[in-house]
Amino acid sequence: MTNAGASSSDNPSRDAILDAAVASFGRLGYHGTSIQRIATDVGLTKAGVLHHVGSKEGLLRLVLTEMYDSGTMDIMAETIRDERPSIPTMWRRVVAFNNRRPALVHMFSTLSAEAIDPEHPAHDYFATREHDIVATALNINWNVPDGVDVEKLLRAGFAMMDGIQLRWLRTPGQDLTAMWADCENVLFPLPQWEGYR
Amino acid sequence: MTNAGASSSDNPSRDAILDAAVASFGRLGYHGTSIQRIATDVGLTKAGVLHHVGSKEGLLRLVLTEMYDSGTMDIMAETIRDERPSIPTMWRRVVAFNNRRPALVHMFSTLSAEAIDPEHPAHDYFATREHDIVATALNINWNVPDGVDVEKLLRAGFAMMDGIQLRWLRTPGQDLTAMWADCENVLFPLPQWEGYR
DNA sequence: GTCTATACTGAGATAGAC
DNA sequence: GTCTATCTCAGTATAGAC
Repeated sequence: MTNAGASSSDNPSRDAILDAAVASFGRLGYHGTSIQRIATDVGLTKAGVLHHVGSKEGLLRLVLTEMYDSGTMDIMAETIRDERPSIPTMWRRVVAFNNRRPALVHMFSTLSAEAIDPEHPAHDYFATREHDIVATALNINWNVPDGVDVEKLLRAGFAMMDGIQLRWLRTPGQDLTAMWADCENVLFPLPQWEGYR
Repeated sequence: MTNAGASSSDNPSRDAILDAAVASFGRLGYHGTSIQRIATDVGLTKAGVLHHVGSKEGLLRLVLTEMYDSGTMDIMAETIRDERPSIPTMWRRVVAFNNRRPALVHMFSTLSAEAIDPEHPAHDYFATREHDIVATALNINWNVPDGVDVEKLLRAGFAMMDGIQLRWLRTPGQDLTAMWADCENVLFPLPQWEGYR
């Protein structure tokens, strides 16, 4: 992958619309985004954009399922296939992946806060996603030190990652993987995790 | 305080406007909030609302400084006065406080994601706040076990709290203090933190 | 596949009456 | 302190020509 997180199909206008939508949903949220803005960004009129995506909600759905979802679940699947599945390794993979697609992480962060509102068109998407990720992870036979509560660790760690990504995006020029490395010392303290990282 | 986080002065209309603004900024973000919406909520016209707050940006400033800031800094000040300042205790206080003002936490979560955008009217507020909180906390002589990196722990813990609050708000009926208690087992693992919690 | 034109609704802000 | 009225601009969406 050369253009981290960017869309690519045989429809250039559609691809440009989705990329512009990721940027606008991230900066301005769903409510702050207008079809006119997307249209101007890609050099079309409003009607031209709506021909491709149907409606503003249709655009949101497209962007979440076609852009953000691709990749994340692959990491979980890859981890399941490991001989000794490691939580630190899984999160390192997620962080390395997200480090290369800041625009999509930005969109995810903005929308996931906006979608706390039960009326938000992406509310169900985020509620379901959160549940599914933890449920999937809990079915893995993790290689962890004795006495570790896997469910609590998973919930705490995913929460921490959300907060770290927010801080990463707020201050430009930082490296997400370096910030996460500092978190690892808190989440997986030595000597308890010696040999498990 | 009986009405957790609600405003109170000698100006009922102004108070109602600020309370309605907290709710709307939380649900819809700054961009999604309209003066008309606030006006309808409090039984005024747009012109009536603007008489009190000047402009939409003025309303945002008022709500951040008069509503959200009050209280949070008091907890830090209280902690400084403790004989043996404890990070777990400070965070327990913050969580107990926030547990009683969900509307303000909702506003904070939504705006802090929206304000990643450098052009957002609250961008500087959040960037400065984040820096100041860590800087203030680093000046406290914390009572922690040997070998703990205080700065990394503070950054990691505040990030985790943001993520936990997001999850708390997303699924109604949960208790924030209980969710945080689970996090404590991850942030302050026993036996290392025995006697330091 | 993209356009123009149009319908309808709502935004933020100001002036000035009461 | 609150109103009505008005200005200017932008929003989503549809119909229909090309």
